[in-house]
Amino acid sequence: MIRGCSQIKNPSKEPITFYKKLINRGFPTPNSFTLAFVLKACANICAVLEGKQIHTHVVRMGLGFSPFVQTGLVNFYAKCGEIVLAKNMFDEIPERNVVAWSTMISGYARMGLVNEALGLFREMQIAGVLPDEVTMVSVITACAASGALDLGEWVHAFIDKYVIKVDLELSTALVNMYARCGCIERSKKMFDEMPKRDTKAWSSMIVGLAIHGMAEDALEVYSRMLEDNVKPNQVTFIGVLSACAHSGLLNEGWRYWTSMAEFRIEPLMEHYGCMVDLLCRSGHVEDAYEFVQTMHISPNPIIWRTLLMGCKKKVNLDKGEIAAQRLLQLEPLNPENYVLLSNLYAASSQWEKVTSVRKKMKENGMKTNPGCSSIEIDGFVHEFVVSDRSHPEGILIREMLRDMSERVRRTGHDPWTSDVLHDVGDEEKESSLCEHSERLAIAFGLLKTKAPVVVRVVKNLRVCVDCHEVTKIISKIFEREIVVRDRVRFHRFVNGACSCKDYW
DNA sequence: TTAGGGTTAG
Repeated sequence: MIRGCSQIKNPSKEPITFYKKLINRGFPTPNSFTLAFVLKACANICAVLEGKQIHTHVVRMGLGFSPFVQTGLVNFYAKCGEIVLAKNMFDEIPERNVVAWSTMISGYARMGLVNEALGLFREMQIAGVLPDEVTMVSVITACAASGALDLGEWVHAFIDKYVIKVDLELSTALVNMYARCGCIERSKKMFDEMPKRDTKAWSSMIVGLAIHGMAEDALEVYSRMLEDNVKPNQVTFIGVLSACAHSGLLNEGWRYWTSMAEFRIEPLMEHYGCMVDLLCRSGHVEDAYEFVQTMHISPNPIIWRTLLMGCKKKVNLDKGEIAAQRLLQLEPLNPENYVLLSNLYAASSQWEKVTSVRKKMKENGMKTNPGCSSIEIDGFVHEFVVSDRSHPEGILIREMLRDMSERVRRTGHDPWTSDVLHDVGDEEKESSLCEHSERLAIAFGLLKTKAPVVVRVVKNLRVCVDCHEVTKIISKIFEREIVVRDRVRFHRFVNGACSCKDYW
């Protein structure tokens, strides 16, 4: 019964209730099967307190020797985000089989703890445990999160070398990984070669094309999906709508939004987010504001932030201040929100208000998340933060930066300084732009590799307008393809143009 | 009757 009611579509507390009844009854005594099932039920609904209680039962009943219960505990803690406790449990397992290793690696991968996941994968090999296709799904997922193509390629080669079965789940993970590592061609190739594709596989391809700004392709894949009689789900529509948003396809976006009802798909916060983004970026900030008013769920901070960003871009102080107010009510402690508001004021040349927002941040001891870009060279990931001077090859990088700036300047480029927050002189603004982390990473990439090697950079924030312009110019004068993955999408710079067609 | 896996807005 406990296992049976865990397997129905919508996970509930029911299996845990059954377990409680069993305990209260006092007979029969739970065994390793019972505990493994109920732990799984706790993991499914993130029932942290119940799961911890069951952990004490495990100890009391002396069932901690069962590999099924051990893995069940690791999985329970990992799924509930208690990753340290999960690792403690994992470390206590005397004989770890492939399932135990996979559970722990998957826990790390799901939380985006890339280095931990990959480190554990290496330890697993040292321990002499052979990974299977389930292990590799998590390892590939970690590669996707890292954005490091070389790493993903290495793991893919590993899969081939050890003849690990590439099933539906693993090929979907590979489609996703190649897209997220900036190689959309390989992603498409993996997808085309799949013998069978389900909703998740199609959605993965659609989302991949969307983050590359290839809206037409994404929508074409979507119609092929329908022709194939595969039902779209909520995630599919997140892909379709974000594809429209990333390419400014306003009418199409509305059409797909309306069509969701035909598939009986209720819009989630994410779908509203895509629509707000679509409206804002296509210049309809007022409509976006009205749209938010019609939402049948209460807007979350991301919705308000998207709107605020749109207001900053289109310089709509009115609606921007309202969005900021709502945002700060919900998230008064997130420094990013104050930066956005300050940016809105800067864009409207309201320098006094900029100062007052900055002052407030300082008073509350808020620190912003610095821009950070990484680039992989010969298997090492090099990280750069804004104005970074810590790299051992810093002097060479500085020289390269100067060379880049000089050559860019000679093309007549006029630095776009309004993205620089502070009310300082133009010269200072210009020099702080030149030290944005992506420029440091690109300079390093140009130094360390030769054409036709593609310079691939991953950034934690969005690219600023000036860096975007400059990277276009660099791709032309240095005759290099440069691929930048920013916080939400890819930019592929070739011969002076970007794949996003300057719409992002 | 046991355990681990793929797609998710800014």
